[in-house]
Amino acid sequence: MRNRRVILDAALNVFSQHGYRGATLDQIAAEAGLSKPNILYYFQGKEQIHLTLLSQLMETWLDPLVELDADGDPKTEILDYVQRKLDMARDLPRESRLFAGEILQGAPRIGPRLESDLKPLFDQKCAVIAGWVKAGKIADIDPQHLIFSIWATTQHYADFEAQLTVLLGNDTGSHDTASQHLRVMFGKMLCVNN
Amino acid sequence: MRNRRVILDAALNVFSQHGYRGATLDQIAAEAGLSKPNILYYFQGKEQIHLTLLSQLMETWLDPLVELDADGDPKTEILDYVQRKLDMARDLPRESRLFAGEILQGAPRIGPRLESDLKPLFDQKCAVIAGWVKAGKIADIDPQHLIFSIWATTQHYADFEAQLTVLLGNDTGSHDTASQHLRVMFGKMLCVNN
DNA sequence: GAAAATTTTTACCATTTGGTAAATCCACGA
DNA sequence: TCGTGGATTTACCAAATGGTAAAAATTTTC
Repeated sequence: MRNRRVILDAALNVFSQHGYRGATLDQIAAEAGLSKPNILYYFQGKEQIHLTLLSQLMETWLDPLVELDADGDPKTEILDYVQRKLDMARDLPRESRLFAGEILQGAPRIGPRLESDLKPLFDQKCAVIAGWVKAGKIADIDPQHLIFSIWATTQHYADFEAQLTVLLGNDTGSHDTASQHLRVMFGKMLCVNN
Repeated sequence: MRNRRVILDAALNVFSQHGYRGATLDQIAAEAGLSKPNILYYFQGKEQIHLTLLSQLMETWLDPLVELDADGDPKTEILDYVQRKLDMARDLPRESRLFAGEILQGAPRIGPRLESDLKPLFDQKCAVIAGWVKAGKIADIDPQHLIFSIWATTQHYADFEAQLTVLLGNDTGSHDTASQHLRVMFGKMLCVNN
């Protein structure tokens, strides 16, 4: 259904900007160009819209990590993962903020999905990285905290955009600078020498 | 006034957990053990409570960066700054989440303070770090993005705590592991060799 | 101990908000 | 042309929410 997509897109705008409780069905309706009851014709309620968004987001969100290949070159794999995450922060800032807001409030709605979808993948990839460390292919780094650092630094560019705008001005080349910075940072970090 | 402190503490709990619009005066009142009208006796309204919290937070928030000393040893200064920020994420997670939520929503209320308080300090400390780079005392790193990375990685431990809890379990030694990880990470990053 | 000032409570109010019922519109096949 | 099924709107509602007025309770002052 086309209207379902329109509603979800509008809801993504509103939820990501105001959070779950801050968003209203009237706002979503206005943004979607539909009436409020019409929205409730397509979705059971406010919570279902939010949950649908989070569910769809979950797949997209995990994708870059899924692609991290245990058989690839360790340093390349990790740096490419950083790049994919950074690109995602640039291309899907609304999704990033929706996710951040949900976690910030204690993951009241997406909590179960973290346990069932994110955790197994996280554990698996941590094991992959731990293997690389053990084989001496990258520096001796805690895999869990390495991944946290990657998430934190990349998502920061979407989630704290309001702050960056104040501090950098409307810098158009900011993404490339960030990309280079993270590349150097994680590159040095993984280097076995030194 | 003692009741003002009680109210602000209760409001910090509620605002940091539910965001500005998600928080209600009734919740704050219940948390503070006071009646709603009584709260409005001490504060002009919901927005003023929120603004008071953000204003007080601003000082605390900038403090660790203020302490970064241009005349100290560059690497020590930066690593100590990382440590202070990480300690703050551990000791003041509610404040961190309050701040994160405000920025996430586009800094609608704290925006002016970012411009007037944060930006000058940020620019000044970036210049300090740029000086260290130019003098060859630390590696050639973009000062702005270095600071962003420090903020992102340290605050992540407070702001994404719900996620960390799922992924790590209720790990008691997590803080020390994180501290060591960030020390290694930023230490390597600043190293002039390699 | 009475008066004055401060603090707290009771009883409201107007608006907002998530949601519903039912009427209406609209395409489309018989 | 009529009816039928999905889509949309109109008109609501009950609960929640930020906030107020004024009375009542409490503390302070003289």
